[in-house]
Amino acid sequence: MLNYSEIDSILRALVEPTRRQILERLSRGPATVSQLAEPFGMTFAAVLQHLQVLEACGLIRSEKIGRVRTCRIEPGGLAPLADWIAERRIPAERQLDRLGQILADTDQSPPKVQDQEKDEQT
Amino acid sequence: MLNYSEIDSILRALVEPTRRQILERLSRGPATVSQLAEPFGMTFAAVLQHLQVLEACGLIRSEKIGRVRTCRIEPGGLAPLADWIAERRIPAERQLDRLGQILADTDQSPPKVQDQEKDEQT
DNA sequence: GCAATACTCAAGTCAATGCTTAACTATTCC
DNA sequence: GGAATAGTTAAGCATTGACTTGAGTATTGC
Repeated sequence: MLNYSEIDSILRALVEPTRRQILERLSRGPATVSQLAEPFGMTFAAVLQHLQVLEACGLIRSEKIGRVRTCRIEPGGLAPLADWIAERRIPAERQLDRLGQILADTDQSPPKVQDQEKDEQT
Repeated sequence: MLNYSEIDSILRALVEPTRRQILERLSRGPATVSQLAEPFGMTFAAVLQHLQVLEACGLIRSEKIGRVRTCRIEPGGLAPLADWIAERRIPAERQLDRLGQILADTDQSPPKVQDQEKDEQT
């Protein structure tokens, strides 16, 4: 419940395709708000709202000089999500080995699963 | 643009806190639908819908034996998202090194240096 | 066979969120 | 100074998605 909020805000930011495209665009170099708004067929205000979401969760950073706001990727921004995934992949992988014994021990739990566990990895 | 849909479905699944909790629960061992529904203060049907979302994007797997459906983690399920993050972290980190020079070159104005990274394709 | 159990499906409700429009502020150029 | 530029904010609409209710199906136990 405590550190969920950081993961939560990052996931909420990334789940929107437009925001992922903005990230891709910024990965190739910093850009102003109007430069970002142009290729996406949407208004200034909409892009601005996306940028605010991205900045609020630490995925980008922006700086206003004069009347121009320049946005760029925040390098460590994806680290919390990467960590979260890493933490959950190890137990899940370990789970695979234990599965047979867990199911063999408890008899009131899922009844007798055939352990043909053909792991198809990606 | 094409393989976005897999990432998209995984992110949409993970963005819902309840579904992340279901994943946590399943990380500690397989469970039936009713076992999953009990701790969360919600109906059977709601949990079932979450499970369908999780299964549709490959994060869990389920199997029905008799009248009982048993769910478990799909070990490689988070791999596509982990790969997606890894692909985007490397360019972002490389960005960091250039940042200083970019800002040093341009005195105050928005940088216009997006043209030296044309060959970076992910 | 019949009742209880475990799950499934189909609407329907409600809140959250993306996007628009429109008015507004701050900065630059003439 | 005044117009054009670049961005900001607020309000409102429309879609999406989570959750509920209620009815329905298949399996198990007696």
